Formats: sequence, structure tokens, C-alpha cells
Amino acid sequence: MFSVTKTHEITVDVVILTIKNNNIQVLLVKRTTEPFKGKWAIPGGYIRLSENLDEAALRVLKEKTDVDNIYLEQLYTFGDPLRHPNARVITCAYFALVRSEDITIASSPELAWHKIEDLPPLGYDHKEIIQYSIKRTRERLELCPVAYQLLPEKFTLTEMQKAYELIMDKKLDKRNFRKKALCTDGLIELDEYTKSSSKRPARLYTFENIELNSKRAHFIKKEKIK
Amino acid sequence: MFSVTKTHEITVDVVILTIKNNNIQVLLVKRTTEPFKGKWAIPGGYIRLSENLDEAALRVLKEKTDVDNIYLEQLYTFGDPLRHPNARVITCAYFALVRSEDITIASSPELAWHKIEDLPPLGYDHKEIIQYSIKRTRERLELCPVAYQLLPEKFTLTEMQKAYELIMDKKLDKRNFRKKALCTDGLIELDEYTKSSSKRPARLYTFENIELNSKRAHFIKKEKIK
DNA sequence: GCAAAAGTGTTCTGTCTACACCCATGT
DNA sequence: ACATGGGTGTAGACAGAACACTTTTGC
Repeated sequence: MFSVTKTHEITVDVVILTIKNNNIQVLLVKRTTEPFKGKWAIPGGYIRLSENLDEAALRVLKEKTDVDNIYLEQLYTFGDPLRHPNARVITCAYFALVRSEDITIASSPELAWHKIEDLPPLGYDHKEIIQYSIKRTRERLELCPVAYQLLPEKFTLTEMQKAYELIMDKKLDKRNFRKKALCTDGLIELDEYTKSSSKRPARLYTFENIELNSKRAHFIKKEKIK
Repeated sequence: MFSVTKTHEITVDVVILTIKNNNIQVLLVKRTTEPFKGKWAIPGGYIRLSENLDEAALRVLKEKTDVDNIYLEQLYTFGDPLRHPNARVITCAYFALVRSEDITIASSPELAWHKIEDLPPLGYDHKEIIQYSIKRTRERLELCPVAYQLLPEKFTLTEMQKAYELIMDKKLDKRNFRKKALCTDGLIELDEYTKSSSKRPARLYTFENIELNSKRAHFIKKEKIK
């Protein structure tokens, strides 16, 4: 058996958020080893010597999902000496916004989406990290329409409003929301409508494809939705 | 000679900002050893096993200054594999806003304030870190009046306006600024005036003493100055 | 009395909020 | 024909921007 030497280690952890079934959901892995065996955690991993932090986060994200061109932003670095029970592990947390329809996750009982208002027992300080990621998403949403990252490629304005309401955690006025939404930069009105359901079809919208990059956080414009 | 083993190390670096002589200034140390011998750098150090990141940043700050009750916030974590020439060093950067009058710095040619528009040659990626700290200060200022952290304890509204103009990097209208400033939460109008100079004395103001803590960044209210 | 900075209000404009009814569809 | 969610406009409140002159002091 090794003696546990107390040296610093550094990891990245990625909070992967989506909207599914009208809930904000986060992708969690079930721990199969100690510490926190049996509890859930956000995906993470060590940083390779050749990687920068963004690359490490993207790799962790890709190990769990098959995403591409995703909103990924550094969140905060957590380094409480006691956050890991038997080592000194500092983690640089990232958060990602993904379209649940776009990604497939390895089907296994050890990897699953969980509603953020109904989280299972979590290891480490991961509850705090997830809560902070929601707060940050909310701040981002006030500056730019990142919500479309969470929506299907084609969506109705009502779906978009629901996404905003979930993240902002408050009801919005339909007419005011639509007025603002309709002059959002990059929003494209389609000539397509929802069918199905027993009600009036809704017009579909999409966002023009913006090349996202992981340094985005540095460059977000200080602008409200126009 | 040691062989240089490439393992991760983690440090904290602290961008210490103040306003002095009508300029934003940053506290820099001159490096006396390789790498980057002769260049300047922001103060930093290793994280002790018993410390969390905030505590490490505060310790670094206190090693260079004698400050107390300071605005200190985690900025960003920088981890490019090549940022340090002969080791893999990831740094968790913090920034601090201080009153230059309040603090004394060890008098030495290796520690000095530098105007941010006129920086000396810097080692590592410290130029990027400093620029990002200014950007973040600007964002903070739009939400809450952190500028008073940079001002003397008693200040005139014109001084406060100058501070805003320096950070926001634009001219502000005097009457509009004063209107907003005067209803800032925590601003106290004093019955004191500047004397000296050959002009009309200006009323002095102060801020009520708010207990700052390093977790503040989590709790800043999303409110403009009223 | 003059130079230099302090101090002071009003109007305009654009944005946010509140609010209620008709429309298109499937059953 | 009715239930369901889709879609639309207006008026009032509020905040930010533009803008020029008088006051107080030291010299």
C-alpha cells in the first residue's frame, strides 16, 4: 500500500448543463471507487502536461459526450484543503451548455442526467460547484442569449421563454419577452411551424451558427439583448 | 544539477491595483532570478497545504503590503503549458483593490507601483493577467461601487468620478455622475471640505465600512448604483 | 477681478413594465 | 364548438443622456 503523501494535485471538473423535459439538468457520474463511492459527481479528470485548461475541460466533456462546438467557460477554481478527504486536490471547474438532443451519452447506470432541483447525494464540494454554475449561467443570460445553446436547433419562442424562466427562476411576460427576443442578434425566423399536438402550430426559430471558442468568456460583449 | 521533472505546480498570483496620481497602478516585483530575471511580475507564491486559495492570495498580498479588509476576488486560472518556460505551473490569479494611502510597501527597488498604461517588460503571461483584471474591475464597477476601495478614505465626488473615468476608460458627465453617485448605498456626506489649493473647497464623502470578505464574488448583488 | 474647480436642474429619449384579447388548430 | 397554446399593441413609469451657468475660493 502507498503512503498517501499530501501534495497538490490539480484537476478539471465540468458542469454539463442542458434543458430536458422542461428542467435544467446536469450530467453526473456515479462514483464506483472511494472516496465518495456510491455518490454522484460531476465529470472530471487530471490535466495532462501538454494541455491547457480549456483543452483539458473539453477532453473531459468529450469523454462523456460526443459534443462539438459547445459553450464552455471556466467557472471558478475550488481549493479548500478539505474538499478531498485524503489528498490536496485543487479543481478548476468549467461549465458547459449543451443541447440534450444533440448529444448522446454513453448509456450506463453510472452516467445520467439529473434535475438540478432534485440532485442525488453528491461527493466533494460538487453541490456548491453546480449551484455556482447556475448563478453564472444566469449572469451570462443577462448579457447575451446563451440560452440557445441549451435549446434544440429549431425552437419556438415559447420554448425559448421557458428556458429563460428556468434559468432566471422567475416568470416572464409573454409579450415583453417576445418583443425583446425578436430583435436578438442572430435569431432567425424560419418558415416552419410545429405540427403535432392539438393546438395552433408555433413558428420555429433558429440561431445563426456562431463559432464558439473556449476563450469566449473574455470577449462577451457587455450588452443586453437588443 | 537537478533534472527538471515536468509535474504540475500550482501558484496564486495577485494583481494589486490602486489609483495613485490620477492613474491606475499595479504593484509589481522585479524578478531577481531566472526565469524572466530582470523582468517584472505580479506578486505570487505557492499554495500551502493548509490554506485554501483565498487564504493563499491574502497571504501573498500581506507579504507585500500591510493591508487589511481589502477587496480581493479570484480572477481566473491560467494554465497554458508554455506559460512557464521550464515547469508546468498553473496559476490561480486574484485581484485586489487597495487604497494607496492606506498601505505601505516595503521600500525596495524590487517592489514598485507601475501605471497600467506604461508597464515595464513583464514575465510569464502577466500582461494578459493584468489586462484581464482591469476588465473585471470594470465589470464589477458597473454592478457595485467598488471604486471606493481605490479611493482615499475621504474623497470628493470629483475624485470619485476620476476613478470611474479611469476604470471605465471614458469621460462621464459631471451632473449625471453626481446625481447617481449621491444616491449610492453606503455613501456618507461629511461636513468637511478640502482646503489647500487656490480654488473653491470641495465637500468630502466617505463610504460606510463594509466588512469585505474574500467570498464576496459569489454574493455581489446584480444591481446598478441606485 | 480673475482663474480654477465646485456645484446645481430640466428636458428628451429610449427602455422596461403591466396588462387582455383574438387566432389557428385538433378533437 | 371548445379547449389549448400561439400570437399581438399600447400607455405609463423610470432611467440614462445631453446640456450651461453660477458659486466659492486663493491669488
